[in-house]
Amino acid sequence: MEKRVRVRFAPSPTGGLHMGGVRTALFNYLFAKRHNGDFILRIEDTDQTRFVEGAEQYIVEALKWCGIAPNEGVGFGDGPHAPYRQSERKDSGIYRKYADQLIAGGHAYYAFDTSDELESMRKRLEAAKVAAPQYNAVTRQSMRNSLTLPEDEVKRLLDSGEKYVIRLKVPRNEEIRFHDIIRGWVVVNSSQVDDKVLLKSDGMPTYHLAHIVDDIEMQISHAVRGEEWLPSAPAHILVYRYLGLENDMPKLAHLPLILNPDGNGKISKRESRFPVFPLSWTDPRESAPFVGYKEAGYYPEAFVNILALLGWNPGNNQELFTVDEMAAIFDFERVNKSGAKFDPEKAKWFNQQYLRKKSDAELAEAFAPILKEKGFERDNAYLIEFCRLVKEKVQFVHEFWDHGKYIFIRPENFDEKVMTKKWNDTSKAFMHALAAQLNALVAWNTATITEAFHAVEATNGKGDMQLLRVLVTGAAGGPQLFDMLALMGKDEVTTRLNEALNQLK
RNA sequence: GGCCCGUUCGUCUAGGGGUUAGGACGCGUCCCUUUCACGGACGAAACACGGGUUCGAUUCCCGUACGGGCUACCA
Repeated sequence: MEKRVRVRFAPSPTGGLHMGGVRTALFNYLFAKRHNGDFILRIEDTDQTRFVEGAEQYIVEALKWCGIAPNEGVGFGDGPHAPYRQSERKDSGIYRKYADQLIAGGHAYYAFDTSDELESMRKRLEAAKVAAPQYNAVTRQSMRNSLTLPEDEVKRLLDSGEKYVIRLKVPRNEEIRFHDIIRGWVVVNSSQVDDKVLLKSDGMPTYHLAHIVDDIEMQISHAVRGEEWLPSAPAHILVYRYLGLENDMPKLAHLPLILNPDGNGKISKRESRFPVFPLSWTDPRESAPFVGYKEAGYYPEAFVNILALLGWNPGNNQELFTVDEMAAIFDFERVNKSGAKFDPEKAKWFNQQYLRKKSDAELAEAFAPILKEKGFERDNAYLIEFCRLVKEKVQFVHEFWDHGKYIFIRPENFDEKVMTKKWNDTSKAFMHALAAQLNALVAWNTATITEAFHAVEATNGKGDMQLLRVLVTGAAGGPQLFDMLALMGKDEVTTRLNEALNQLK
C-alpha cells in the first residue's frame, strides 16, 4: 500500500527565506496538493549560534504571501505532531533516543575530541597530502572516542560530564546505493562519507539526525530538498538502515539549484540586480534591507509561476499557470536535473501577463495610493480610464506613474527630436487653428476631439498627431492620443496647448 | 584537490536513434496604425568536444572539457 503523501518544508531560521527556498517549498506544496496529501512546515533550529531574530516569522509570512501555506506546522496551527520546532522537540528526548539506539546497535559512538584536536587532525592529514581530511573509519582509530578508548575510560569520561558528540560509524568501504526520484540511482562509496556528528556536545542533534528522526515521527513520505543535500544523502541512508527503516524511509527528491543569471553559483542576496527575497527582508546583521518581490511590484501569482517554471515544465507550451493548475499536473518526473539560471527579464514578462489579467478597476485601486504619494488625486472613474489607457505599456503597477505622469504634470520642455523635425510654420498654424477649434467644443470626448482635428485638417491640411502629443505632454510617446486628451479634460488640454503655443512662438 | 551531480538557441525549456530540432523571454525586420502602444507575421539564434555502438547519433556508452554542489559539533 502506498503511504499517504506527507511532505515538509524544513528551513532553518538563519535569515530571510530566499527564492530558492521558496521554490523548494512550492514543489513540496504542489506535490502534496496533487496527491491530496499534507504539507508541513518544520523549523530546523538546531544551531543556536546561527539563529536570526525574525527569520521564522518571515518564512511564515512569505509562504502566506505566495499562496502556498502549509496545512500543518509552525505558524499554521500546528497539528498532530506538534511541536514543529526542533529546538522544542529536543526536550522530549526523542533525538537522544534514536542516537542511543544507534549506539546500542554498534552503529554510532561517542567522540570526545576537542575542536583543537579535530583541527590538528585535519592539519596533519593535509600535511600528509590526504585528499579529503575527514573523521572516518581510518582516522577515528587515532582519535579519542569510544571505539579507541578502554571501556572503563569511556564510562569515566561520560560520568564526569566530559563533553562529547555522538558520531555515525560509517563502514570503511561499502557501496551505498540509493534512488532519487529526479536523478535515478546514485552510487557512492562509504569511504567518501565521514563519520557525521549526529548529536552535538550541547545535546542538540545535527541536521543529519534531526531531520531523519522527525521525518520518521511525522510520517513523511517524500523528502524533497535542494541539490546541496545530495552529497550527504548516503549518510542519511545509512542512518535509516541502522535504524532498521531503510525500506520505510521517505523517497528522496533532490531539486536542481537556481543559479545566478550572470556569472556563476547559487543566487546570492548581495549585489543582486533583482530581488532574491519574496518579501523585503531586514536582516539584523545588515545595515540596509533587501527589497522583496512584493515590494518590487510583483504579484505573488507571477512570482510563484516564475519559480515553478525554473526546473519544472508541464510538457507542453503552456507557461501561465495558477497554483491550482500546476498542482493538478505537477510531477517530479518533469523536474529537470540541471540548475536553472534565473532570468530577470522573463520574470518581468510574467508579471506583465498577470497585470493584464487584472481589471481596470483593480489596477486603479492599486495605483491610487502611488499617485497620491506623488501628490495627485483623481476620482475613481478617472483612474479607471487612466489605467485602461496606460495598462498596455506597463509591467508593474508602479510603472503607471512612469508611463503616465505627463498626464498629471504639465510639460516643462518638449521632446527635442520631434520638435526639430516637425515644428514649422505650417504645423504651427495647424496647432493654432486646432487650439481655437478645441476651445470652441462644447462636448468633450474622444469623438468630438477627433472631429475637431479632422475639421482643422479640412482647412489646414494634414495634421500631425505626434506633434500635438508633444505640445500637450512634452513626451513623444504615450497612450492613445485622443482618448488621453478626452480623459485630461478640456480645460487642462486647452490650457496646456495655449501655454505651449505661447512659449514656442 | 577529492567525491557527487549536471551540459539542447544569450536565458528558461520541448523533444528524442532517421525531425526543416518545437515553444517562451530578449533581440531584429515587416504589417496594422494620421500618434503611442497592443497585436500579427517573419527572422537571426542551440544539440560542449572527442571516441565508440549503429546502416544512421543531438538522442545510447566511454572519455575530455566546462558548469554546479559538497567537502563543519551549519543547515
